[in-house]
Amino acid sequence: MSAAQKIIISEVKGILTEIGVEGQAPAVEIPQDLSHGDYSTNIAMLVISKIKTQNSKFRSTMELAEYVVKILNAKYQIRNTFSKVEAVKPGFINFWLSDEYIINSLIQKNSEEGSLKRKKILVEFAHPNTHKEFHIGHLRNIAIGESICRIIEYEGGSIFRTNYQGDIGLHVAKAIYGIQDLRFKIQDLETKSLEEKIKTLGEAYALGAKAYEEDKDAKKEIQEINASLYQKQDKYKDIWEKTRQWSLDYFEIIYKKLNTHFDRLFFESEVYEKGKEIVESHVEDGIFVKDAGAIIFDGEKFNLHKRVFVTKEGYATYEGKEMALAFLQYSLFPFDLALHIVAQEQEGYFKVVFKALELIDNKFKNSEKHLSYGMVELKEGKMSSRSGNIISAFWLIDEAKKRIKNEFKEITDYVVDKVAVGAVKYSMLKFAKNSNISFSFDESISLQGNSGPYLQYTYARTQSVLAKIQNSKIKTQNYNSKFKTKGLNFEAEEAGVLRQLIQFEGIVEDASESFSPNLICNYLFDLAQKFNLFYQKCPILKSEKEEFRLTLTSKTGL
RNA sequence: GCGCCUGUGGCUCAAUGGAUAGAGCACGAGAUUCCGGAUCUUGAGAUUGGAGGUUCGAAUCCUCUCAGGCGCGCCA
Repeated sequence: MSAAQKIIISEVKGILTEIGVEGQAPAVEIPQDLSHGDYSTNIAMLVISKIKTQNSKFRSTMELAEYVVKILNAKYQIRNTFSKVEAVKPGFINFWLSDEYIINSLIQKNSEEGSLKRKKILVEFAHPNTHKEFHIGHLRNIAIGESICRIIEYEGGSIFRTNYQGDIGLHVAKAIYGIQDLRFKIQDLETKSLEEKIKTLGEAYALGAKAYEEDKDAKKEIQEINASLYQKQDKYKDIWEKTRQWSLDYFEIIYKKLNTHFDRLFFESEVYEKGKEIVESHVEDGIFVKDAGAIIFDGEKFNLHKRVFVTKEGYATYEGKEMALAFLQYSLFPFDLALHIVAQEQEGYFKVVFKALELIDNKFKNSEKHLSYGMVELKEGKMSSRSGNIISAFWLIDEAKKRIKNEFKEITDYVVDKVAVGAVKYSMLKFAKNSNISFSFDESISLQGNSGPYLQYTYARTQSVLAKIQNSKIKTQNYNSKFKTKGLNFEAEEAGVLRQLIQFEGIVEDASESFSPNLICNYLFDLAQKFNLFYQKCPILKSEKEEFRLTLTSKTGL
């Protein structure tokens, strides 16, 4: 919340108290329409009904609003901050910041503490499974995860980036079965490029998955492979370790490309034993119960559903493993909050898992949160690695690069890479978390309109202008103090950019509270539009500091 | 069957219960002696799936209904 908003709230609250309304904190919002001021409050409309019954002094909402405005205008704090305070039609009170205030708030460093200062937040994202395709759904996950990390960091929180990967289980067994069925010798494959290894692994998985469903003998064999791995027998150990490493090497390349990293990688293979232990140790106290040979959690007691935590074969399921994972994560990074960034199809699953965790150890109550987001859907239907109906992350980025190269011949590889990744990431980020993305190739690599490259282009413009100014030997740092703050009459376009700029802190705070990167995207796109309009209309002579600030802003986004 | 999510111009999406429902794409018409045309201006295009209700005020909240997606014991 901005300082100006705080002033409004405290002053208005004071006036309300004087006229006999206690405990009403006015909401101060930022109107969408500039003609409604920089800030606006609807407090008069909220309290009028209370007042009417006890005091006949105000007969209408407008009368109340006008009275509040009259008192406000007499306050020093208000006159110092706002150029105009006005009561409008239904009963809104609108506030216009004074030019001096706006300029000063741009120049001054934000001295406020981030809203998440001293909070320790563990963010778990990406989580691809080894032996399976890394697809555009993972891309969205990483875009959101990394963005949320940066937003939280901006608000002063300390972040622990983690990635929990499924490197053991049926899907692995299927892939290993498939490799043997393809009659590949692991030694032959080892001489191939990483790309070919990954491709083969994908095919092997598809094959194994198909066989598992259609062929009873294959199913049995896959289950044996699975058991062998869980029991740490030697038979498949070598091939498992090698293929697993291929996947991990490949993922690492993608993380670099997307400009993300992890403080710790977690694997299912390191928690399944402990997970089973934990679950079994809580059968006695009734948290888990045995049922048909398996150990389950009866979520129905909590309006959830039942889930198996340990199979009748004695292996911890995904939910069972999660029990150990939470403790392991906490021991390495004692978090205030653990965010699991996972698609919304897992919502029911996480509710059950968190409830079980909370019963085992109360410290996990309210400190585990599933941050869900909509799925990436293809026009033709859901992606499935079994049917091969899948878009890999790498493929998409490569296609984007091709298109960019095609359109702009004289462009360096470095720039192509940045633009392609920017386009793809932005296309994953700009939607509200909850909405399913209906994936469109053209749009995800769009270069104009509401797109990553549009922002990048705008940023490039600002840098270009700045570079020219520096050539003429004026130093960037000196913009701030080199102009008078009084008597600058802003052009409409300038005012638009200015007013957008001063909202930045608030937007980031909103984004951090609701974990919504798309708010930042919306903001930046607005800002870029306003800047480009300004750029078109006004030669930049006197207001250089606008880009100076824009520079900072653009940096923060992606 | 039960539960969660979604339904907004031709398409893809915005909009802490607020003021005239905003953008982008596509489509029509324009802008470059001047800082990057990956830009900008302008036009047309919407009973916010439907019906009730709450409220000074509803795309947003409640109820019903239609349509779609996802989830619901031995996968991850």
